[in-house]
Amino acid sequence: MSSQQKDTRTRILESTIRRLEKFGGQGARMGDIAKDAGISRQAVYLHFASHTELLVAATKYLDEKLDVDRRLAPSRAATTGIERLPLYIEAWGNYIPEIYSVAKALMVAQHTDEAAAAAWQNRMLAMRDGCRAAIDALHSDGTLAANWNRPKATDALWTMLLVPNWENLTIECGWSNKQYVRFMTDLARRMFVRDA
Amino acid sequence: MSSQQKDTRTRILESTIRRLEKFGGQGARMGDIAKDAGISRQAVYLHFASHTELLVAATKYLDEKLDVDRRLAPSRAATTGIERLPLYIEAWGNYIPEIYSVAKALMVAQHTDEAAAAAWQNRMLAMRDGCRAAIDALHSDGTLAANWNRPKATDALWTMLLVPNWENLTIECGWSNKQYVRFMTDLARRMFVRDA
DNA sequence: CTCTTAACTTGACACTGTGTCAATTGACAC
DNA sequence: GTGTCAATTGACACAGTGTCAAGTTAAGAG
Repeated sequence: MSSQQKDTRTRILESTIRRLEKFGGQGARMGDIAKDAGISRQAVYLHFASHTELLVAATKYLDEKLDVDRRLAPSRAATTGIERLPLYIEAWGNYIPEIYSVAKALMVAQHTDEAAAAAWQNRMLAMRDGCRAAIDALHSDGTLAANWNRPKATDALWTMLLVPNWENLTIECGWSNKQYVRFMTDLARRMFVRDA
Repeated sequence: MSSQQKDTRTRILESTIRRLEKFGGQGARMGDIAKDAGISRQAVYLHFASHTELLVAATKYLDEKLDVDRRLAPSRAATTGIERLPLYIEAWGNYIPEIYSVAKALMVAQHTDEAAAAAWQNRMLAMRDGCRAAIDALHSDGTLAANWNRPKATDALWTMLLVPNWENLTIECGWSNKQYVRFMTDLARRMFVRDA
């Protein structure tokens, strides 16, 4: 009932997320979403100009709802690189499963839609910034492993934290999220922290 | 001219690959491929029942043309795990760029087509076998790093060698393929080889 | 030289999903 | 009441896949 009170835009966003989580990309066509939100297909276009725009808005909505900033706070508050690195990996690693359905839809849309590609790219660059910050912290502490320079280490950390790796380890290989986080943390420490 | 002598099926396959390499997925619709091969769109359906079937056939065709088996021979011939691991990574790492365009099309098709998903999954499982063989070799030599068991190590090696990681490091970050291979080899050695 | 067959062409069409457009309804505000 | 805003209904254009039927062409067999 309370969801009936919410404004239509919000209801559309929540329907989008719900359907993506339940059925994946195939179950979240404009018509499906409209039906789920209890409005006509055209009404969706009154709020979002395109399917991609809706996906992008849904991602943003989720970010707010899940409070990314709060999740990132611990890693940002860390005083050393050695603290910061695992805290960042933990925050990101626990965030992925929460946004996965929507993120996946955006990732898939990338290949057919410029705007979706740009939006996803954007998110990934933001994630890269977090990686860079962690690597920079190690570097300025003098604890970055000797064989690395900052940009290459950032590239490497960024790459290993990409969604497809999470996808493969958890969904395909059946690892728990805890195992994933532990593995990535461990790997990063061994790779990037001087004599770890 | 000589390509005019080749049978139509082969010409279609080569057109498919050529267009995927030149324009990516967007430039390899059934009509595009037909035009490239100099035949009618319907003639393509005389040889391949669907776009996906064509992609799968193109992958197989490339595998033969590029002689996967020859490329894998050195790693298979290795007598120790410590030799085998880098040889496998090198073979795979140098293979990816050759098949990337076609592989990418198949990866993208995965999300809308069951058959494409199955075909890609199949390829990835074959790649996993290579990973397992390398890990098993280390294990039976007693040179697998202490913190791993075989299945987990296989999962981890498999995951790090997935195409999206290659994609990100080379295309996105601008690493050369040589750098990619060197990095992965190094990483694998440090992760999986006892006191490396 | 004709008959047959296979490969290919032409053109039409169904289907799915996106996005657009125009006319209409209902409610609420002033 | 009148205007306005949100939403509805129904029609439509468009792209791309895949299907179908009828017609063409060329080569080989008798």
